[in-house]
Amino acid sequence: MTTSHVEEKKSRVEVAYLSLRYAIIEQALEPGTKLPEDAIGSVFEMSRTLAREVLTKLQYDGLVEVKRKRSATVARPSLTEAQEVFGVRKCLERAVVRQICERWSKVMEEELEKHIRAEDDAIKADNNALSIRLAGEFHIRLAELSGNSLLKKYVDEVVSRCSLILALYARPHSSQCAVTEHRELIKAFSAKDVPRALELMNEHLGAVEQRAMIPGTATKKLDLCDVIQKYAGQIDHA
Amino acid sequence: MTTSHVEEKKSRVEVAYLSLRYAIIEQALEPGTKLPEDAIGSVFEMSRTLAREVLTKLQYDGLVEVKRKRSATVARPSLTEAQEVFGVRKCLERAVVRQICERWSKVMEEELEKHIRAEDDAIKADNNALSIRLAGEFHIRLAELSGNSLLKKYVDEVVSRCSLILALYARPHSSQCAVTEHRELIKAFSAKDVPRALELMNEHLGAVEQRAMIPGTATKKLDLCDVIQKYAGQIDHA
DNA sequence: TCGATAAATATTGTACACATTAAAATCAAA
DNA sequence: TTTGATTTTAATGTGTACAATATTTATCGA
Repeated sequence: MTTSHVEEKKSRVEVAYLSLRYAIIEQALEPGTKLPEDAIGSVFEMSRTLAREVLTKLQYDGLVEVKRKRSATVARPSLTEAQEVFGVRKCLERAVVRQICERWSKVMEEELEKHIRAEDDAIKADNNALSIRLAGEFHIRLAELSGNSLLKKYVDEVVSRCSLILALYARPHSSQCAVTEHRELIKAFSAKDVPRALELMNEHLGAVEQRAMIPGTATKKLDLCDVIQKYAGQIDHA
Repeated sequence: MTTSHVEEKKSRVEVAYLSLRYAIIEQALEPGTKLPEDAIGSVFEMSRTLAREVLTKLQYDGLVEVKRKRSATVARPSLTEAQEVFGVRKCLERAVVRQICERWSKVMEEELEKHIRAEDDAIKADNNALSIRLAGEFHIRLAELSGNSLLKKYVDEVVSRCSLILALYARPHSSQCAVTEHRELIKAFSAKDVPRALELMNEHLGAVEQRAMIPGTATKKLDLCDVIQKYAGQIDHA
């Protein structure tokens, strides 16, 4: 979920929020990792007050879990929760598809094409983390183009959650198929073929969901501060 | 959005949150009303730290608007936003209907019947504020019974928003029709008639939406503290 | 009297302190 | 060595302080 739209300089909380978000989604931070307020605060040079704010935002995105009097932890969604997320996601994205078919325009097509090219590049550069993120962001773009800002907000949230779920449960996969499917979708939009677009989206999300249902491999253990700082660096330049 | 489920004594923030939520939804607090952290804090006897927390929660529900360096205010959703909310709501509730038809059981039927009786009672007692709230809560119950907790969370949010929208834009209406429609829905569930249930839900939400599109009447001006304290009293006993 | 400017006040942003509680470490006894 | 109790440490819950910024009020000139 984004904080505010027009803002010359990203606020510290936003930098921290995005850094952690990326770190979690790309699974640089293993689920279950503790995120003490002090630690967050010192990494991003802010007080606990602000660190809490960041953690709260991540909690709303379903990326961290907060229990009373315990450190926040990187969320570890259960398989049941995963299924729930996919259920909601399908229903939201169907609505997105319908909206987009109604308002489809050349400008939208160009924008999405551009995004897909970026996805392609990431794959060719063998940048797996990036290509996973871009695949998710394609759907967020779609939601944006639906013109319904609440819908966009919700899609944003479920996509975050899905990213984490995929990171957790997915078997290694080729992002290439996602790109192909994305292109097919655009074709259907161009043809204003709603049933076809809905069908494609269903299949596409189904494929994503299928990938998610096999336990993933073990994860590496890294130093919290190092990991976070790496991502903070990326945000600064953005 | 609820804070936590098992909790003997409601925390202060929860009391404050619910109080304000009700006060806003029942339009005891006019949209645009400023909600300074100090004021919230002194009414509920908490520090600004906690008052902020409460306001943040309300913000996520779309019930208050927060702008940097300005007091939070009771939200005043535009007509466009209202339409967006209804759009998302329809799509979410359709998903709820499908889920419920799949898992329908006698227990669920009884629970919903009980709720509808409460709606009826409120209408007969001419308690308009209560009957409006219960009409909304019927949908939250449905979402709960869908068994998908994320879906429930989102329905919860859109119903809050809708309540505020109705309070803002709705012409006076008979809640009775809502009750009738609710009963019809239950019949369709019992028959496991998905298309019929979907149709009913569509019509029902369409009716609600229609009611919303006419500017409401002027609202009274009351003292912030008095209003809030009245609602705080209600929560305490709950 | 009206409008503009300046002083005063109200309110938020953020850090920090202190009490409380959970987690970890230490130690004692079986 | 293992287990359970106890101390120590780490982390959160919440109030408060002080600076920065809006908003309101007061003041002054035309």
